Amino acid sequence: MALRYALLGLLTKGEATGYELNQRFKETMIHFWKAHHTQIYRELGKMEQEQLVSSHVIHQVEYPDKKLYKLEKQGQHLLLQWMMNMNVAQPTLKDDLLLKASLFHLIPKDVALSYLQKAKEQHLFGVGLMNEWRTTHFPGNEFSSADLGEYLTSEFGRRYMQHWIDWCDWAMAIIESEKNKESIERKQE
Amino acid sequence: MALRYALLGLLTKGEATGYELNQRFKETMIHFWKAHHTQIYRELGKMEQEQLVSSHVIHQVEYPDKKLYKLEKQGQHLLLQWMMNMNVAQPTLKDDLLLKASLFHLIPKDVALSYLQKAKEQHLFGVGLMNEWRTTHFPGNEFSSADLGEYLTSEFGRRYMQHWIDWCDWAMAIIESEKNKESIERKQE
DNA sequence: TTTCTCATGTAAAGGGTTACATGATTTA
DNA sequence: TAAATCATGTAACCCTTTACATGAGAAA
Repeated sequence: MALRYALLGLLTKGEATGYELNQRFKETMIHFWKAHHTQIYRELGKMEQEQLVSSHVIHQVEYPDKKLYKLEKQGQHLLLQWMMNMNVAQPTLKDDLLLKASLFHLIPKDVALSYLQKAKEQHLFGVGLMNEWRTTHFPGNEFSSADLGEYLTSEFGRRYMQHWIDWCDWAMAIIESEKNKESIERKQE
Repeated sequence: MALRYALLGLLTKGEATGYELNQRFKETMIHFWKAHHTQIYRELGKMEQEQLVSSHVIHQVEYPDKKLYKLEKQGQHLLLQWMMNMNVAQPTLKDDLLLKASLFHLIPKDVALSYLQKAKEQHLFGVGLMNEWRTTHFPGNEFSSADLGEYLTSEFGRRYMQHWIDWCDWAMAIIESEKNKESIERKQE
């Protein structure tokens, strides 16, 4: 049900095609929501039937035709109602790496370490991208009032990735020290 | 597909009923995976058909009968294969509050602040519970080698909640300073 | 020559949530 | 008296993912 609020929310910033909404999703909502393009097109179709949004086709010569979606009054009303009602659904997270990490006792320590090293590198890369994105979008940490939300949640994303990096470092240190304990025990035998 | 690995993983620590697995899920995997009891029973049934696990019924007098599940060789093999193959699925996160936060420009600043205050309190409570849990399970930060994974991921959970608290504080400060700017602008008019 | 961008979608399968069902015992 | 604990599950629905389909132009 919440996918529609995400889409309505993006449409408050202006008309857009399904394609563009998919891109904006990837750019600004990646840190707390994911949606496939197939899902986006279907939800837009449903919302048009319910008259929350409307669309008109734009013919293009060199490219395929596109369908511009626009937020309608009913859609805006529904969105604001949701924003104001103070109910917050439980978050859901599914993280394969953490699931594997919870079972690290089943595999050799060096394999565990390489999982963590890889995860750390990916998040380091992510922080780099995010810092670039933020300096182009919010130079000098300045933001327009319409960008308040994006400013806040992109900082959440940046901090989340940093938290991952720090945890990976901590976890790798723990595993290294366990490795050392083992080798000392072997020597004492 | 990954739910079954989570269940197989829990079963490496000993035989358990669907009911117990649901509880262990809530206790130790809450920070990176969630599953309904209906889903757990269904998956256990499927895995029994595929001979990854086996079960036998225990009759009880005062309580309903229960079905104890046991990890079979094929299940253990499948789990280890998954642990060793180094492919990690993309994590998926759906967070209602962050979605709302990304749209904070649409609502009054005081409503936004109360969302953040509530979230902060919930995570403060969570950190408290987690600290208790860790001091009973890992007194003096000592853990047995079979608990390595749990030790690592519970620390992830603790840090994640702390990251939330810190972000809420930061975000509330930003919104407060925006409120101040507005009231100064009003005075100058 | 392969991949990427643009742009939209359908169909099928898989995974997750909600509602319902049972029923004794214990705790608030 | 209401709710929680113990214990299992089915059925229906909803949401998400994957595979497939089209087809031109541009960049690597």
